Parts: sequence; structure tokens; C-alpha cells
Amino acid sequence: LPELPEVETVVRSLKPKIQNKIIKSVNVYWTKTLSTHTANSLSKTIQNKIISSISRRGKYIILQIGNSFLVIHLRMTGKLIYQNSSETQSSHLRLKINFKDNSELHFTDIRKFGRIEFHNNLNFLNEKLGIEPFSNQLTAGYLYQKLCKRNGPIKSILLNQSIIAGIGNIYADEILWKIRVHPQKPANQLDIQKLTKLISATQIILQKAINSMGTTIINFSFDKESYGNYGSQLKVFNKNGENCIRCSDIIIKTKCAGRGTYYCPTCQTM
DNA sequence: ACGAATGTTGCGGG
DNA sequence: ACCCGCAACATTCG
Repeated sequence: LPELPEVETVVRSLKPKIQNKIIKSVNVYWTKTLSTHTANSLSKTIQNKIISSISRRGKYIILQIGNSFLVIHLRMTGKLIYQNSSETQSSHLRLKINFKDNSELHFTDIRKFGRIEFHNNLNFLNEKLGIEPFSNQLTAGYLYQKLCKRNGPIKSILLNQSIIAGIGNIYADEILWKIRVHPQKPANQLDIQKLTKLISATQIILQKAINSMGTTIINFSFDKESYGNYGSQLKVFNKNGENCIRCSDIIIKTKCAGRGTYYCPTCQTM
């Protein structure tokens, strides 16, 4: 569900609602959600503190609280919903931050894969994650050096968060369609020119998706009932059996890098 | 009823 | 030590 554009959409929509709010307490309803603390210890640690900023790194959402950071990963079905204490809460509520003014930030998650951690710095994230797609440090040279020894499919590289942070299954397929590369093509067979195209396609697609507030296919939403519009601009993802808009051949669905993968067998070559 | 689902991690084998 | 594929996590939906 949420990849970089969806996470960015959540961050932008939450910012005006929760920035500078004072925390009163925290409730946890599914213990595994909060992986670094007990509900009580986190609640004590952050009560009376202010959420001073909300930002994104890869697919992670980062709330700065005092000199520390609450780091949230939505995984497949996690959602952050800002609401008033009088409103009905989801039956999938896993964690709740209560603010002094009686408003609340709810973390809901049907499949319970989402995780929330509290850290004193962001070193663990920066060690784990590769370069941001919009960073000027993302160059064809960087990718070439990272990929030259990798024989696995290029799609698995796009999904590998330690190389580029933020791309998921939908946008990986869209990027590869745009640059006409077969998802199974061995990563070390892409030359500098192709890698340059890969980077610009990544930036263009992710930026357009952010502008459209993400892609809603199964159940991404933000702000309670707001949905992303990038679904109408998808070229291959979820288009199994439809005609490629470039060559009119039939889009195929296969499995690549362990994930459902859509591509055009004519446009996208090995 | 079975299989798959937009994510990540940890495991085993190479 | 790196690389790669696969199972596991938990629930819903078709």
C-alpha cells in the first residue's frame, strides 16, 4: 500500500493537524506495534512534550518529539488518522496518541504488520536506508557501483530500500515500463545511460504520484476518507490482460523478486 | 476453500 | 562478507 508518494501524502496532510500539539498520553492496543517500548514507558517519556515536526525518510514517517523521534512504518495496511476523542474509533486501532486539547492521532492497522519505534536519534534509519530518490546524491555512478556485482533482477534492486529508499511494488513496475527494461533483467547489465534514465524516470513518476496524492488501488487513504488519484496514470501495474498504451501488446502478470509483477513483453526487453 | 495482497525481516544456501 | 530467494508476520477479499 503505502510507498514513498503515499507516505509523503500522509505527512503533508498530517502536518498542519499535529505540528505543535502537546502530548497527554499514549495507549497501545496491539503490543507488537510499539517495538521499542512498553506503552507506559513511552507514555511517561513523551507526556507534556510537543510534536515539533513531521517528516519522511524512505517509507518511514518521523515525528520529532523533544530531542527524540517517533518513527512509524505503515507496512501494508497501517494508517494514521487524526480525529477528536468524541469520534468513533476503528476496530483496528493499534496505538493512540492523546493530545492535551482532546484531539488524537490514531494508528490503525488491519494486518498488524505496521511498526512504531521511539529513538534518540535517526542513526538506525540512516544505516538501514539508501539514498532518497530526489537527492542529488542519487547518480548513475552511485547506482553503477552498487549494481555492478549484482546478478539478480533489476526489479529487486528497485525494491531494495538500502540502495534507493522509498520505491515499492507499484512504482517499481511503472519505472521499468517507462525505461523499457524487463523486470528480470540482471541488474549488472544496465549501463550508465540506462541508469541515468532509470533515475530520471524514478523522479518523474514519484513526483507525479506525489502531486496526485498517491495511488489508491486496494485501500490506501489518508485524512480518513481521502484517496490518491495516481491510479488513473498507471501504465502497467494492475493492467494484466490490457493493451500496452505504447505498443498495444498485452500486459502480462508474472512473479519477480517474489512479488506480483506487471510488464509489457514487447516494450520491455532483457 | 485456497491463494494472493502495494512491506520488511531473518533464515538458509550459494 | 555479500548475494539471492523464500517463509513468516496477520487479516481480508475474491
